[in-house]
Amino acid sequence: MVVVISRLAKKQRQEKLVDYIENNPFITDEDLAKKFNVSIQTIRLDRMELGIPELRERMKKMATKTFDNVKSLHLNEVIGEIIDLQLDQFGISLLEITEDQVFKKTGIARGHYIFAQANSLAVALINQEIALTAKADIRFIRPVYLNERLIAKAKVVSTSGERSEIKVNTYVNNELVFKGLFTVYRSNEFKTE
Amino acid sequence: MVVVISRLAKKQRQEKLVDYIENNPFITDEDLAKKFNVSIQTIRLDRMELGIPELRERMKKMATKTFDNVKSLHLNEVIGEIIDLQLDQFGISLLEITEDQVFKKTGIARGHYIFAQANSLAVALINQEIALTAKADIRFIRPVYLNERLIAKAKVVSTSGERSEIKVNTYVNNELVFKGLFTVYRSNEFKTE
DNA sequence: TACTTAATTAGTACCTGATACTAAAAATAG
DNA sequence: CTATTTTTAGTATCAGGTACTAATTAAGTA
Repeated sequence: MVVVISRLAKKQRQEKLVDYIENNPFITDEDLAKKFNVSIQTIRLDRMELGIPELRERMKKMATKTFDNVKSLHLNEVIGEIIDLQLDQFGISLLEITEDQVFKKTGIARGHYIFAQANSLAVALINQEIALTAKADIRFIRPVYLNERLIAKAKVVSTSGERSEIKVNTYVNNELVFKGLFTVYRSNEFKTE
Repeated sequence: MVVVISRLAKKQRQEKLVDYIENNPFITDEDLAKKFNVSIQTIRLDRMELGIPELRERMKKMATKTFDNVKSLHLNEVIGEIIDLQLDQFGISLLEITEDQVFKKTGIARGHYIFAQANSLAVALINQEIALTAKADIRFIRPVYLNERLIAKAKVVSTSGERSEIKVNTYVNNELVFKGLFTVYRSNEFKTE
């Protein structure tokens, strides 16, 4: 079988097609046909063989991603979902670790997401116009993995003047994975710099 | 002119339409017509009046966003842009505070973004398979505002066994706004739980 | 009440970017 | 020179629209 030149032409075209579409996902079959100097039917056969969906499907997939990301970006304002809260007293927040939040190599969550959950919660607890983290003393007890659900529990332990101390413990299945002591500055007036 | 009831009905529908589409951008005119119990033409007139593009245009816009954002999502893995790095020695990272990262009321950056930049940098410094934050002692010196550019400077101050201590100072225009002492656990082997 | 204006519905022609299918033509292999 | 691949052509059909015309149904006012 010296089935080379013509088949190579086809294979080459298909290889190029794959990464051309990858880099130009908004191209129509018609334009691809021009690009590769073949008929539109050939392009469609190629897409079939390669399992590449049509333009509109490709766009839909990508659009779905942004849509989901917008949601998580909104959540991003407060990281984690606050499921219980008594202002100036305590609060509970839940966060499920997603792929975006872990090291690819190990599947272990990046520390700042765990911190962010705790910090968001601590700040949310404070019943004032302005609440800013001033200080934090934190400890990561054990790694947290992809898909684990973090339950952060925060308690205001003291308040004096413009500062509150808040203790946050974070658990996965009742196992302590993180703890932190936050000092939060609180104020009613908003003074610009 | 007591042009109320009918017009209100229309206005109300249009208001609802706007935020319904916002929350369900993948809906067709046909389904919208069913949802609102009007004809498909009414929906189309409404969209025209409200300047809402057709489904396919909506999807295309969103898809374009993901396409552009793929890059910034990659950046997201490490928060901030690392502009200088000597493994196991020091590193510098830059982060410009965007709208997503501030409290709407005050325009002050949420602490966990500042922490995330410092933490990312500290972890990136460690020249090992695995590097995990174990502990951190941090202080927010002054609020950071929208559009300010944070320069985080990290230095490894000591290493013993599996732990390194890293000092991170973050500046805006040479003014110290944050400092932290991180203890990072480092290891070559990856032991699953 | 009758008239007028606004709002809604109906219907047609056409567009894009496809799928699905049939069939012919061209290229290549053996 | 024939069998098989590969490519091209062409038709019917679909979804989800635009653009336009015209009729119908409220609703508001003189």
